[in-house]
Amino acid sequence: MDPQARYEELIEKLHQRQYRLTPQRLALLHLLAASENHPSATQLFEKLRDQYPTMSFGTVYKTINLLKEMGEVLELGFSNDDNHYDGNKPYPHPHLICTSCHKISDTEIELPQSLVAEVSSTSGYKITRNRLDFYGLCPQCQNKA
Amino acid sequence: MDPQARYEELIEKLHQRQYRLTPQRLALLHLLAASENHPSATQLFEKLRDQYPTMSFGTVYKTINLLKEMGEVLELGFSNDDNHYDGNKPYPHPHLICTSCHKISDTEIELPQSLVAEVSSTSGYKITRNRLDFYGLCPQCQNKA
DNA sequence: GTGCTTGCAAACAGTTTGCAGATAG
DNA sequence: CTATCTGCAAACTGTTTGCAAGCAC
Repeated sequence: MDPQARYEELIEKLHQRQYRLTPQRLALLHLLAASENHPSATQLFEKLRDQYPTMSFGTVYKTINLLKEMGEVLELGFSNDDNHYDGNKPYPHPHLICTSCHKISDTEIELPQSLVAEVSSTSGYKITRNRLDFYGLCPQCQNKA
Repeated sequence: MDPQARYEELIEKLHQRQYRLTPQRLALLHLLAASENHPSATQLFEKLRDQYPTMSFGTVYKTINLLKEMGEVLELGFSNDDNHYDGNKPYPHPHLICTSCHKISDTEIELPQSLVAEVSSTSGYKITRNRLDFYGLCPQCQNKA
C-alpha cells in the first residue's frame, strides 16, 4: 500500500478509538507507514529523536504496543536481535533475512494456503497465523564474498 | 530418531571434539536427545536440578551453546517467551504452537523444497535455512473452550 | 479542565560472562 | 597434573512499568 495512504489510514484508526494524535505519535505513524525496511525500535527511536530530542524508548514502545493491540503493526521478534516492525503490511507474510548484512525484505511469494490447510487437517489445530522466514545471503552480500 | 540412539550419537560427537563428558552434560544430553516436547532452558534446568541440586543456568546455557555451535541442537527463539530447544531433530522443521497452552509440536509435513527454490530464484538470495511456525489452538484447547 | 501521553529512570526477564574452586581425562 | 567445566553472582540487552509533569481535546 502507498505509504501516504497507509499513514492517513493509521491516523483515522487511532482517531476512531479516540487515542490522542500527539506530534510524536504522528511522526512514528509516518515512519511505520513506510516501513518496508522493517525497522527496529532502536532505529525508529533514533530517527524520531532527530525531530524530537526528548523522545524516549518508553514512548516508542507504548505506541507500538498500542498499534499491536489494534493489529495495525506486524512485530517480527527474534531471540538475539531486537524486534523489527512493519506498519505498512501488518498481516503475516514471509521474509528474507540476510545473514550477512541483516537486512529484512519481503518475498514475492506467499505461503500457499493449501499448505496451511494440510497442516491444519493433519494436526487438528485451528491455525490462526503463521511466521515464515528464509535466511541466506542477499545478492549484494554474495558479490562481496 | 530413537532418543537412546540420539543420546549415544551426541556423546560420540562431543567425544570426537574432545569435550569433557561431565555427569551434568550427560544428563543434559539425555534430556535433549528426547526433546520432542521442545523444552526451554528453564524447563531443562529444573529437571536437571532434581538430579544435581547445584546445577546452574550458566552450565545449562554453556552446554547448549556448545551444541548450537556444533549444529546439534535447534534453537527456537521467541521475542517474548524464552527459547526452546530440540536436540533430537537439530535441523529446521516447521512447528505448531498452541496459543492457549503454549505447547510446541512438530508438523507431519515439511516446507516444500520447490517453495524454497522459488523464493531463491525470484529474490536472488542464496537460502541456507528457514523457520516456519504455525500458531493456533490445539485440539485439546479447542475442546476446553 | 480532564485525563491521556510523554519522558525519565528504575525494574524486569532471559541470557551471557568472569572467576575461583572442582574434576575429567 | 592440567586444562576444561561448574557454580555462583554480577553484568548485559531489549522491553516494560511507574510516576510526575505536559498537553490534546
